[in-house]
Formats: sequence, structure tokens, C-alpha cells
Amino acid sequence: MITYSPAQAAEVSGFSIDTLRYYEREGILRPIARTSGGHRTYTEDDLGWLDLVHCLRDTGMPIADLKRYAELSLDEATLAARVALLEDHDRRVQESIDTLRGQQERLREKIRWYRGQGV
Amino acid sequence: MITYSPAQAAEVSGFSIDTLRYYEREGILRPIARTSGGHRTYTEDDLGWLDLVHCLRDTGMPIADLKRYAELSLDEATLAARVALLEDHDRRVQESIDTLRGQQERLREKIRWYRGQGV
DNA sequence: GAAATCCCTGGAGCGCGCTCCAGGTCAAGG
DNA sequence: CCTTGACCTGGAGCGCGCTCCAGGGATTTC
Repeated sequence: MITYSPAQAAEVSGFSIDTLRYYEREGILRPIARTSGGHRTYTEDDLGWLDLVHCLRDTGMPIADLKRYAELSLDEATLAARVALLEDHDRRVQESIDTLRGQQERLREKIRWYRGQGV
Repeated sequence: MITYSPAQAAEVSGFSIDTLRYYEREGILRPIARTSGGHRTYTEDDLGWLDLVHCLRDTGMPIADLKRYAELSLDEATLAARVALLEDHDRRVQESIDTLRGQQERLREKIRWYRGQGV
């Protein structure tokens, strides 16, 4: 089975080693397997999960929600709850996109106004 | 001339009174006029500026950049620099919208995947 | 003119999400 | 082996953007 050292996991996931440890402490990652000497070895599954975590963080999901989602993922019987959580999040993402686009339009109006002033 | 008390300015602008004071301290607002007793009286111009500040904050402009933009605005000869700043910001806003949309698509794929699992 | 609000200042505190550090242990190359 | 570099833990620190507080003065309302 392919595994990854902390440095490799950081490289692949795009999170720093410190952040990976932080996420594990926070319960966002389930406990990572260790070598006999205590060094972490990340599996491909771990990296897959980290990929989703990256998606959720990039879209502004707070750490606390991510933790809740991670906890739900430990229990097979929570599929519906997980989907609900993701759909709520999707709605919030849509709202921020909408806000961003609306405000961007205002920003561009301002720029056009400057242009009209002979800039 | 119409003026606004701190509470009214907060109400209209959507910023808290504390935030208004903070922005003034930081130089994001030019010094607000005062009554003889030292109470602030916001003008319509102040509120117009706050409206732009809100737009820029909503689109993620950091306080430091906002401050720089405010400083430029004190000098009439900086129109070009101000436009450049806004256009840089517009590009960053566009990037975040793009990232958000891309990640939202991944999120929705994940939701569809759950749906395929019979949720 | 007294009571009830509102506002003032300077500075401390906070919530979030990491990030860094000291003081050590482990692992891989020569 | 021995060196070198990666990794470990627990906990402190940080940058951002506010937010709150004490102790006091100003304003409005009746």
C-alpha cells in the first residue's frame, strides 16, 4: 500500500505539515497511522479526504463545521446528515458568489466612473 | 446640511459604531466632524465613502489596502494610482469568484455522488 | 434641572486559523 | 556507527479585524 511521509502529504495536499497536525488534533483528520517510531504515514485515503477538506476550506467552511462533518463521517448511518450539511454549505457558497458578483459590479462602475474623469 | 449621529451612521452604513471609530483611527475615514462637545457628526459624503468601503470589504480588500486607497484619495493627483489599485482588486475578486465556482462544482459533484448512494 | 441616553477616549481582549518554537527522537545515506 | 535531516510533542504566539470595557462627559426628554 502506498503511503506518504508528512512532507509528501503536505506537498500533495497543499496544506503545511503544521496544518495537517493541527487538523488531526482538531479531529478533522482521523488519527493518522504511525511507524513504529511514531512518525505519521498518510494513506491515499487520507489524501483523498484532505482533498475534500481543501475544497470545503476554499469555499469558506469554518473549522468547526468541518469537524462536525468529519465526526459524522465516522458513522455510516449519517449519510443524510452529511448531505444536508454539504447542501447548506453549497447555499452559503452560492450566496457569497452572488454577493461577490454584485459588489464586483459596483466596483467596476466605480472604475468606469474614474475612466470618465479622464484617467 | 444633513448630518448623522454615530448611531445613525452605523444604521445607514451597516458598520457598528465601534467599527466606524476603528476605521477613523486607522485612517480609512478622514477625521469626522465634531459637535462642540466632541460628538461625531457624519456627513452624507462620509456615508457615501462608507458605502464604497463596504463594497471593498465585502469583496475581501484588506484593511491595509483600504487605508492606502484612502490616503491616495486625499491627493487629487493620484487618480491613476487609485484606478490601478481598484483594477488590481477587481482581478483578485475575479480570481476568488473563479475559485469559488470551481470548488462549488466539486462540492456539487460530491453531493451528486451521495445521491447516487441512495441518500 | 434631573434622568435617561448617547457618546467620548485609550486600551485590553477575542475568535479564527493557523504558525512557530524548544527540546528532543527517528530514519536513511555514506 | 555517525551524521544529517525529517519528524515528534505540548504549548506559546501571531495577524487580522474587529469588539468590549471602564470611567467619564454631552445631549435630549420631561
